[in-house]
Amino acid sequence: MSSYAGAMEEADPLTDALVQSAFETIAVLSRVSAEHDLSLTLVRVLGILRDRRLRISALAGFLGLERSTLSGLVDRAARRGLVERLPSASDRRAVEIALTAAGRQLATSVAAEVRQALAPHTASLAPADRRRLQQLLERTLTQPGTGAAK
Amino acid sequence: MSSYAGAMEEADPLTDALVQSAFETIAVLSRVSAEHDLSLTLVRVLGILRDRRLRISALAGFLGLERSTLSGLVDRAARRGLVERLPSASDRRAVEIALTAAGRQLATSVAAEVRQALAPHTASLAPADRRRLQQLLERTLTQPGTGAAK
DNA sequence: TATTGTTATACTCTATAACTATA
DNA sequence: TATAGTTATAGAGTATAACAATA
Repeated sequence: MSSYAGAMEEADPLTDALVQSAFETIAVLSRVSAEHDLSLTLVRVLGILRDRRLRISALAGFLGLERSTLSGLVDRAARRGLVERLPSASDRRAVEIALTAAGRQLATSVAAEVRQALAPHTASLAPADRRRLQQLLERTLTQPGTGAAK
Repeated sequence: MSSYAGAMEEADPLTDALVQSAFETIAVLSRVSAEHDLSLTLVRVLGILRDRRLRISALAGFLGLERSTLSGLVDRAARRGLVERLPSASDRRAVEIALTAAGRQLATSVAAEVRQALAPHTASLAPADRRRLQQLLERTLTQPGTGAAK
């Protein structure tokens, strides 16, 4: 190994912290989801649909998955009465996926539980630190419309 | 909905930022992993084994998965020459899983790629902000030994 | 021709349960 | 009896490819 290679292998503590935090956060989300017999992906779908209706292809784009995958996912969610397929007014090939009342209620309570489950992780932070962390995190997120996200 | 329920449903911007950041980070990790034909879980295993040997059951504990799941995962990784099963000196039922030279090399280059792939997300932060974000994230992580993590 | 969604198929990850070897 | 690991089996999530309907 050259010293160059050594330099490239140096751990970056910020990267490590982001990755660690991500795994812990996803673990919490997965646990809460599982308690409602929901997959992490389906929870994301319910969350996305809380404030809009989307086509299968748009949903797939949001999640970075194939349309066929969403087709099956929506099938199972519809069979459970969480979402419904509505014909598109403008394109007879398309369907719009919308939450049912039950789906909306479930999405709401899952979101509340996630907040509660994550609270112990941030409870030790003073209000000013909470704001700072939030702002710093937001600055590391891909900006919508910059093209950095597909 | 009562006003109490309304209060409970209020979104917490810090929670939202943590969750958003987690999904973006995991997406980056998944992409890098996939480029090496590795699952996210296997990348985690390689990372965990970089500085220690662990039994199947300890590995399962670390990842929150069942022993049978790890058994299969280790099988496939061993067939690819990334890890090896070593008999435990103290317990003839147990095996210790260790990285091979090839596994170590792969773990190192994946870690480097993850750092590079994550760099654009944190590039806009000044050095002082990077340190602050790192410290704040570390304070939100589960402390080892507090019992909060199984 | 191109696009929207669905279906058929196959593979990976995961868990549960039953098993063996050892403790 | 209890524990470490494996195996058999099954279910969910995912992708690829082929398809029908519509644009």
